[in-house]
Amino acid sequence: MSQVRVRFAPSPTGFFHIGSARTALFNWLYARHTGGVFVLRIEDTDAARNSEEFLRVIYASLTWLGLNWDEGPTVGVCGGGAFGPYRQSERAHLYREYLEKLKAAGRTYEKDGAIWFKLLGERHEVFDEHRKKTVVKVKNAPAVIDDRIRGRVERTEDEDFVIVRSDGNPVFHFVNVVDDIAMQITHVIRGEDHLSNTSKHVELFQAFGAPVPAYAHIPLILKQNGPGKMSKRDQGALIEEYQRRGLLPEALVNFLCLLGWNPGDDREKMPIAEIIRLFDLPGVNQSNARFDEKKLAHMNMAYLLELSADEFVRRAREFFTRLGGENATAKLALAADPAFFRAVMLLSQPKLKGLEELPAYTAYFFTEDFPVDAKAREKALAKGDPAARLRELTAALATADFASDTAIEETIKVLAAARSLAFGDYQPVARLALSGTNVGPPITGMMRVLGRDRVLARLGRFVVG
RNA sequence: GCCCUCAUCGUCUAUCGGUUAGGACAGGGGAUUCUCAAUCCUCAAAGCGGGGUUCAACUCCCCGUGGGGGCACCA
Repeated sequence: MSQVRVRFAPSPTGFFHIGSARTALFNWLYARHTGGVFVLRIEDTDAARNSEEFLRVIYASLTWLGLNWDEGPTVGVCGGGAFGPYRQSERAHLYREYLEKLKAAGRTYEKDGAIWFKLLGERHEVFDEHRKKTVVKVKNAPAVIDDRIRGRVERTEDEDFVIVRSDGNPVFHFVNVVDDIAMQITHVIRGEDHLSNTSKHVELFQAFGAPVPAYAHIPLILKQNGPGKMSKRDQGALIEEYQRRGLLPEALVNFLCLLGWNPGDDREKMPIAEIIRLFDLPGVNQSNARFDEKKLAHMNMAYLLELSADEFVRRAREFFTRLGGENATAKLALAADPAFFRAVMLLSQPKLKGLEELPAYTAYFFTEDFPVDAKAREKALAKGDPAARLRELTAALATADFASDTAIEETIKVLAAARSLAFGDYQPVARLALSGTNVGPPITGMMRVLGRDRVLARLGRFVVG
């Protein structure tokens, strides 16, 4: 069998969202699984709605997700190829050429200044309730699609449709098919919302005498609250939003793979190489899937937890850098001593659900001017004699060994034992004095990272009354 | 309204005629613990309805019902 060629063909008319990303992902997976070619084609035939900004977002999002394209617009290491240009706005000559073929074959006519594609078959008029007007339906030999995911899909009726607008610009159905022919696309993997278009496309392929590609219509992603499919305006829809929030792309990719596909067993978290090995079209589900941000968050945490120390620190720094001047903690963290920054990050890594928690979680490490949470204060000072505990702790830590968490823990335990108290009698007030909150990394690690001077200063400065 | 399509726990899903219907997320309980998480154990939770086919149907067929998509000089 000849080489698989698939394409992802977004139009830069809106922000890049999760459904598009998954379509791109499934195409990419299939190309990688089969050793085929992944083509990126920009469908920018609607001049009025296109924007360069949206185009940049497409490139940036695909790159961030790691969905490298073999052919397409050249961006970084991606792109190039022998079938270009890959933006439809630059392929007008080709569409004219193909239009002539259709005209020569007598398959077009003009109406209202636009050029229409003429279907073959028996015609009859019917009132369309949706459009509130009479339309001409064409009953022809059934267009049969042997869908790789859904099986046999048949459609017996269609309508003639516009292929070139009255302003001279060709329309989606037409350019989509022409480019698939010209770029020798073998498999069309797209959202189920295109299923009803497919008969039109099949008829165009046949009109050109071109081989019809294999189709695979993947189920849609439904919004998590309320009815309907996910759209650009829904919570959690935009890819760049995840990037901004510091979600790990590998977690998002893994999560997306599981929305409509599974390896056939219980495995969920898998390296992408393994997914590529196992992915295939017949394994894709037929039913729509509801987006679940909780599961995504869990996947993200799982990936975060297993990052190596170096990698975690690198990503944390990257995240803070992106926040830049907008965030006070980010500014201070980036300016901090790198070794200290690293220690703070590694202390926090096991406790986080996502990088976006980092600024709030680590703020007090980078400044002495941190707020004290009122509720936490009330809770921490409610029991026992916190003022006494604070004094005792300060005295004990003044001469303690700060080299390791266990050394600090030992010091506090010895102190507690001497007074028939427990570690837990010192922990709340110490945590409050050191961080201003009642949640955070282990107190001993916190002390070790802050160092004796800062710890003693904060404990000494803290006023219980 | 017409056309297409889908249907297992709240959610994502496994099962491809014979299982105590399995896993994951979320939820309840417990263990662990210096807080909060994480982790471990545990509980609760599903075959849309009705007809067939078959010795046997979650699984195959039909009809309902419900969900989703489409019905542009958008893509």
